[in-house]
Amino acid sequence: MASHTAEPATSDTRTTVTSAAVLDAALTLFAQRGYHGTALSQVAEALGIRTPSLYNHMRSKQELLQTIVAGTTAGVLQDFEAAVEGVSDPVERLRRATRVYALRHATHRREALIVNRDTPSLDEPARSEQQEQRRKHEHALRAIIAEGVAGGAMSVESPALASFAIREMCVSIARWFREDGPFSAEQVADQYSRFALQIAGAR
Amino acid sequence: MASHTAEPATSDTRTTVTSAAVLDAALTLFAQRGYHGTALSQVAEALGIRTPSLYNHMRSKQELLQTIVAGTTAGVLQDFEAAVEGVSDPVERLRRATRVYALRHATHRREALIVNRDTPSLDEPARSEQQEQRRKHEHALRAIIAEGVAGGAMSVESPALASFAIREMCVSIARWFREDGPFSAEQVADQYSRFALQIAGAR
DNA sequence: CCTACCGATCGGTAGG
DNA sequence: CCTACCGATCGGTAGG
Repeated sequence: MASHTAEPATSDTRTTVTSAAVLDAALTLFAQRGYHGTALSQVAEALGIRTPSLYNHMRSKQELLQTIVAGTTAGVLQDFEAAVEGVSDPVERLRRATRVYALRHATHRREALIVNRDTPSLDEPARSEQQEQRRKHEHALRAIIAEGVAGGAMSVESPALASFAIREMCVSIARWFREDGPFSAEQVADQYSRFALQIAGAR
Repeated sequence: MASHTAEPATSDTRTTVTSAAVLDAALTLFAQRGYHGTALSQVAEALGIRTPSLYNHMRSKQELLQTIVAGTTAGVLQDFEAAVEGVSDPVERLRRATRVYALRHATHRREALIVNRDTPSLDEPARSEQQEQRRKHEHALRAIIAEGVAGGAMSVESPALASFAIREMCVSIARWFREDGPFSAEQVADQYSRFALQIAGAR
């Protein structure tokens, strides 16, 4: 996996830039400054090359954003399905679904920040497609809570409200988590999945 | 080139633009597209005037952002202090503090979206000042939880983690709340303050 | 409130 | 991978 810290422009080591390196630099800068707040000249500078050379490795700035967002939302849905597959108890399904969702936001911070901030900057039809994908995950999580409530294993006034609260609580991990902080990604994920069960009133 | 700009949706024909109107248009557009994603020409167009005319009502685009962010964070701290003043029970303090925080994010959606997305776009020293103000609120909320845990009225592994989770859960209300939706702002605030108590393990 | 206009910078292309 | 360069647009100013 590519390093998260792009090579400084002052380092005069000869650079062999790849598409993956361009994507990695874009991930770091888009996450820091936002899509509209990042100039391609800054991406190029982080890689130690001139702006036009970027076009040997990508088609456009917009394509970089689409690649980042599409890959991330696909990963979220894959994670979800793998986590709940074969588990029928709604409480255990909710625990696993939120644990993996929280874990992803601690381990893929840049991707999460960009998806949540810059999805509106996608051109159509990518924008609508991505919103639809995110809605899928939202509804799947909500369905687990609704099922738990129906079966008496959970208690909440509105599954929709609880689902929103749980999701966004997990998403926000990307804003404060630090790899060198006091908690590991797994510890945070365990704690947050416990919070999720408490929000859902799981007995 | 005759003036044929589209008529603004929010004002009648040929009204005199005020500073408040400029701020309001900026609030709407910054919230929708982000600070860097909004051009002053779009703000002007929304008001039915030319871009240079904006400068009769503001000093710069950056000043608009600073006004929005500073006013919002000041309001958050005021709300907090008014809500917990004279209340000593930590559980009741947490209920009130989160209720008012959630309520604000339902009733001041645009401000909340801008603060959470575009605070990094503030020039120094405003940026550091605002981060310090937000930290104050974070620590105050955390202190309530720590006090509750110390007194046995709450139970959570890490007050810091619980505080982050609660705050960001409330902040996210600004992303989905609609005035014409199924829940009133007050109903959402009540539900979310209940979620907060559950996260904190309040008995 | 306007027109006219500024230098800077944007994403992207031409052509090697 | 580069230099040279494009048209468009940015925030902002001059001067009425």
